[in-house]
Amino acid sequence: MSENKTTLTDAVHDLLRKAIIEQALKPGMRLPEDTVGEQFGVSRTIVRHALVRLEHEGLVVTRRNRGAFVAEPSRDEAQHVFEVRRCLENDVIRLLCQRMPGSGYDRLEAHVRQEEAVRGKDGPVSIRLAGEFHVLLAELTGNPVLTRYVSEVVLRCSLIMSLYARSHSSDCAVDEHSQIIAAIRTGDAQRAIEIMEHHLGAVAGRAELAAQPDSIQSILSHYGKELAQ
Amino acid sequence: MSENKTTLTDAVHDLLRKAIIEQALKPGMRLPEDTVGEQFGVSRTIVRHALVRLEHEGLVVTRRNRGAFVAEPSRDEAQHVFEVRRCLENDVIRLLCQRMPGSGYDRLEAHVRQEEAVRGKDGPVSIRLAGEFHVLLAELTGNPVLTRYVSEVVLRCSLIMSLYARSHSSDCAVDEHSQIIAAIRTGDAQRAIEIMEHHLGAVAGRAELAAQPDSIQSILSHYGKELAQ
DNA sequence: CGCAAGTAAATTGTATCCAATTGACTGATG
DNA sequence: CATCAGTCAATTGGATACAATTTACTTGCG
Repeated sequence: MSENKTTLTDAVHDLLRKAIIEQALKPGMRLPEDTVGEQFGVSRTIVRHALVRLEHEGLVVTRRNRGAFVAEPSRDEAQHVFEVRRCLENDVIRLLCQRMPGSGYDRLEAHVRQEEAVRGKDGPVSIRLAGEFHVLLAELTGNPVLTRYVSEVVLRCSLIMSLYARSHSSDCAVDEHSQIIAAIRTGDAQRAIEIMEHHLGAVAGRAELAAQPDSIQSILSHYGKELAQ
Repeated sequence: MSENKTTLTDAVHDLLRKAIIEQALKPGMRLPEDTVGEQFGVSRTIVRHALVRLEHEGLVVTRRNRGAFVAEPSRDEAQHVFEVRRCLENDVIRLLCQRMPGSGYDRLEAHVRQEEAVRGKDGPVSIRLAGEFHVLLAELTGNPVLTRYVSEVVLRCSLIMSLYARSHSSDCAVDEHSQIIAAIRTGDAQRAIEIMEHHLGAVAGRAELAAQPDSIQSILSHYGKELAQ
């Protein structure tokens, strides 16, 4: 745990992830190993390892002998990610209604105050804080496995929003975060889940996931794959 | 998808994973990169990438400059994995009660018949089939993201069982699988979840997770970390 | 002018090589 | 005798070099 001095691979991994969710690296953009490598002053080996991890996290896709690209999730994939996120966050709420740790509400309210401090500004800070609220909820369950999965889907949702949403404006989100805290405090899991569903529904709704036509391959996939040999 | 000819890294990855969950590689066992490499006739580079992936899946842990080891989850970690598994499988049931695909019940029943065919034999085949039933349930939701997470926790549970359970005997398990199918068929999610909880509870119970004293570090962690510098 | 084949450049897949860190052994010292 | 410093073997962290594959461009032909 504490004996792990961060390694170069970790550093590159974190930087790339940050760059992706902050939209510095846009979906579909190529990530050639040596380009990234000389940018950070490390060799391809490091970049490769980082890319392998990012692929596992769903932020990057690699095509054999073609290289790595920032993930460009189709609307179908996006819906799958959102669905899993709803499931996981509801599970988090159920657990927290059973066992919220002592310092839990203090930490949550401190976080909401942070969010309120940057209300209105639509910068990367606001986006990051909005995501971290949900990760914090997961952390309070005391279950690192659950926390990791929630982190992953939250990050992927950030990427999805950057692809499909017209605006990241999270004005109402902060209020809803407060409402979720309040509902958990009363121990009413069902009500908390309803608010969470509404909250995530609003987020997903902004992504217009069902409105516009899907990607070419998703459409053509209904016409059979016989030609693919 | 279909254009991905399997790469060497994939092959080694699969082999190692299989070896781990079949207990050929026992928890705590060292996995030196060059030893594994010459065993499979590939270089360290390949093994390294495979180990990175396995670490992400929670089947191996790597200690900085010390190398990789087959994961040896503490009882605490084991409980976390089981908890996430319960959450995810309940989510799967909720989704399936809403939208079971047409061929779903046929595939499930075919699988149960396979399990019944090897009933009694406690070999690796029986263990594998028991796990695959749960992965099949997840697949039927049509959500690949959810399927991947379920697969991961199911595999980790296999590893945990190999560590803590006295016997892998899954005689009753097959019957419970049938009961779960029946409950989903009636659309009664609540009842299906109860059976699933009981089913997983029985599995976890066999692991005696709460009975015996925990690991040393888990105990000592309550005595402060000042000495860790 | 369009299409197919062939070739070259670019990029990944894999192997090998050097450096840095760790753990164990040895020996000295209070 | 226990403890600590110093050295050495073993193994990983990281970089470079080579091979294989893909893509894009060019060229030739109908």
